[in-house]
Amino acid sequence: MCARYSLRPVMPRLLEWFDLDPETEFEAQPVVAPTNVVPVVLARADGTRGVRRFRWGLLGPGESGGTGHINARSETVFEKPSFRESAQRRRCLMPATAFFEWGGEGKARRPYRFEWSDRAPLAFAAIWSPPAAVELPATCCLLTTDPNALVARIHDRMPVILDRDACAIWLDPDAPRPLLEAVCRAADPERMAMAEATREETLPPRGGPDVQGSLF
DNA sequence: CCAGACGTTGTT
DNA sequence: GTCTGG
DNA sequence: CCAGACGTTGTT
DNA sequence: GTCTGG
Repeated sequence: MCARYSLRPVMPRLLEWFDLDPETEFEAQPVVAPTNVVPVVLARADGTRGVRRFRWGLLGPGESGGTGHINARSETVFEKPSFRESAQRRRCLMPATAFFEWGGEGKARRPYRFEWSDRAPLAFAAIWSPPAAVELPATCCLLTTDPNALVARIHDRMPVILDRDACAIWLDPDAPRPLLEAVCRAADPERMAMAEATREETLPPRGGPDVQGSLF
């Protein structure tokens, strides 16, 4: 499970990595928790990409409250009634710079940070759902898969992280389902770094996520 | 995932 | 302990 | 505790 | 992942 990630200021590298217009407005959000509104990347009708702000926590049709689903199993996302329509028609990417998993038991339990060794941006495979009312944000959730050898030291699941080619496939509305399922695999552990994280870097700031966003 | 708040009964 | 919000 | 299902609308 | 039933 992944219930906390980080989106640090790495512009314009991130805009370039995601093939976004250099003028795109994009907020950093060093600590992202469920229910926070986060930037997501999706494909426009003309094939170009844009950024929108969705609430992390997928709500079903008509639902307007609660946490919602923050993760969906990639192995079953095209089958489960709660997810399949979004998986088929509403795929998106959730940009990040790191994600966190907790390991240990009791008092020794602590967060670990995972990121690319070269600090490249992470692209989580994600799906989204339209809002129950026009004034509400759409909601999204990220897909999970079995962990690679590095993450497996800490946890039994990890986010699906896509490389640039896989991102293009994931955002292609016409991509065949077997191909979509094929890109949902664990990232190469040789390219990833794991480090003990501080409690502070996983604590959402008081006052809500809006106060931490820095525009640049 | 963590952090924080928590009900009622009824008084060391 | 359990629930809720972030 | 584990095992199993997982909403609703409405029909490719 | 989460909830419910047994």
